Amino acid sequence: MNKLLSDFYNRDTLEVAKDLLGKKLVHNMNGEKLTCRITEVEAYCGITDKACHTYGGRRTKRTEVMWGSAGYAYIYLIYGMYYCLNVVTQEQGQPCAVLIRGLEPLESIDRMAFNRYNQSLSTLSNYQLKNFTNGPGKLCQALGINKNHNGLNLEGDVLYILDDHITDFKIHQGKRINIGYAEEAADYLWRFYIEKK
DNA sequence: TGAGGGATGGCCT
DNA sequence: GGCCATCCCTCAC
Repeated sequence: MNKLLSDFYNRDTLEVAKDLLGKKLVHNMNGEKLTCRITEVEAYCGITDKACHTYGGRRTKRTEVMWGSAGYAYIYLIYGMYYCLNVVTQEQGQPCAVLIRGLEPLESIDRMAFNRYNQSLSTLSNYQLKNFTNGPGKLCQALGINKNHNGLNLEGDVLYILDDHITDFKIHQGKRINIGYAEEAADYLWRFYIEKK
């Protein structure tokens, strides 16, 4: 199973977004590998994309990671309470990223249950199971990802993505979520997801 | 099954 | 001071 390297991320953002579907996201927490399959992503395409944090060339302390090389984690706080995980794409100076919006848990799921609800997996309600990792804030909570992971190199051993060559799924696309402020960019079909079984 | 509202804090103007 | 790439619970239906 191959770890994705910078040449994978250093490509067109829409292509990287689509290609991330079905891959395995791993957070190595003190040797315990919390692993999920990526099921939903959104592309944010740099200074011409009104929904992107770097639209118009905005370059601040927060967005600095996006201005760097591909293959790094961009993590930010949203609504004062939740974190969102992005993967930086394209060559340095083109500040683009892919937001990870949805995951399917695979390994160390009990640890994720404690991260999310401070409960063991077997005690979770159907409601909790259904809403386990199906949102950007939820999945960061489940994986134990926070601000400290901002700027991590995805070629390292803490946070990385594996290709196990799963291809038996269909890719759907739609409008990105919750970016109504972005005017015409709100209509771009830059959200990609795997059909639910 | 879906809508509605509160929590909550960094970022940017 | 207002805006947010969100979540979760409540309350109708």
